[in-house]
Amino acid sequence: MRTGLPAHHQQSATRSIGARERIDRTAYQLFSRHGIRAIGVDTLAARAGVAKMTLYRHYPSKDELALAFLRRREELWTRSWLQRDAERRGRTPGAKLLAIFDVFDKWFRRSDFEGCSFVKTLLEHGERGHRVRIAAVRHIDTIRTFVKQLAKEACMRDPDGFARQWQMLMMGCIVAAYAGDLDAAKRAKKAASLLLAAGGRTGRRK
Amino acid sequence: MRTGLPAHHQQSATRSIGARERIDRTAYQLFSRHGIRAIGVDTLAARAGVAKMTLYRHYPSKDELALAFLRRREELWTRSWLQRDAERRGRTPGAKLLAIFDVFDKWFRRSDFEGCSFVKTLLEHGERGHRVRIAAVRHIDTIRTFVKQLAKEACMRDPDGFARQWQMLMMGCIVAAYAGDLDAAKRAKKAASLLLAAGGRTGRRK
DNA sequence: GTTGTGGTATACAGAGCTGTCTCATCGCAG
DNA sequence: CTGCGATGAGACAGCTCTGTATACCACAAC
Repeated sequence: MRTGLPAHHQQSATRSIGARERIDRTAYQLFSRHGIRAIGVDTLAARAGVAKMTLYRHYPSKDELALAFLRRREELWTRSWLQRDAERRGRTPGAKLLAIFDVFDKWFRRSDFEGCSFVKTLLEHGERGHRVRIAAVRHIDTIRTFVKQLAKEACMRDPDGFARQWQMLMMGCIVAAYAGDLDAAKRAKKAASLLLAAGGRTGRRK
Repeated sequence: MRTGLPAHHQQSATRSIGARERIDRTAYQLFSRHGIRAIGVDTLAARAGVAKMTLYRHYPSKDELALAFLRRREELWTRSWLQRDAERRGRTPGAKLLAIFDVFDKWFRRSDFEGCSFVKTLLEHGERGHRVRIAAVRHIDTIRTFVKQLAKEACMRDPDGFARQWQMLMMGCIVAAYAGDLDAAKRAKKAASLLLAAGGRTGRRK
């Protein structure tokens, strides 16, 4: 009933990198684009060119796969992309902070703009104590830690409070872009520059 | 096999208000709390004390029910709660705008805080042309229209741009609260007051 | 009484979901 | 070559989902 290979096997290239990596890459593509809930394991295995059993041998459950996806998202999106690019674009800590929104601006204009996987996952998993939800919150915290570090370097008072405000703008503008506002990053940057100029000294503001 | 009423029929009170209203109220409760995707029609019909067929006689599909839910959410949440309370709390347009975050603050502290249904629905329905997604975006626009109106009354330049920035803070702080920051509204209010003080005159800001 | 109408109860179709099981097959090290 | 570990293919269990079909019931209008 079978002698050759399944139609969608991209033989050498994919075969050489191993099943595990193929699963991880496909999970990253599909989960980040469509969300975790929306993609079934059958779909995922098929798109990875992998048997379902192979998938379940590497990950004991879909939740475990989801957690691995979130870790990879932090690796590729948070660290290697957002953090890296922002720090490269800006010279001072303040400039690096503002550069986040320049990076976002390019992101929002990509045709495959997919929104923030951490927020998406957080809203998707409403159940309070769910491991995947908790992980999503932790990854959101990681991003804020990065912002907080820059805030410290910029000598802000109350770096934590500043970072939380900054992150609200970040998340808010991602959602706005997702809702169709292509200029969300530019607008957010203007608002953010006010925040930066105020030096986090917004305490006595009524 | 049956002579009385099903166990969970709260007889007089619910029977008198009719099946339609019972469906709508239950849909509001369950969809706003758990999201649309997470609640099946069987669950919903059972919780409403209604036969599934009755549900499908009033709404031809679950999508249609979802659209009705979003309309009700705008009625109850946007208009009768957020808009109403904010306008009551503030005397000047600027104060009304800031009061939004006071209203949020109380909301975030409720034990049944459920997040923004429009954003949740937007992220839940990734498919571009989906009617439910489009409706969610429209309801988000409605909120911004309200903000824009206050911005006009406060004589902001570029009320639209201002309203978009303001809404980013609103959505961002709701997500932050959802991720566990109970003081998100207070922080957002401080950031917002900067925006307000700048008078929307953030155009020439580098 | 007869006939609407709207609701109830229940079974069902057809699909998708997660997760398991079996067995054939392939690549490769010994 | 042989044996073994990893993988592939596919069936399957058991559940949930949306949506439909059928038959019964209560009650009101006429």
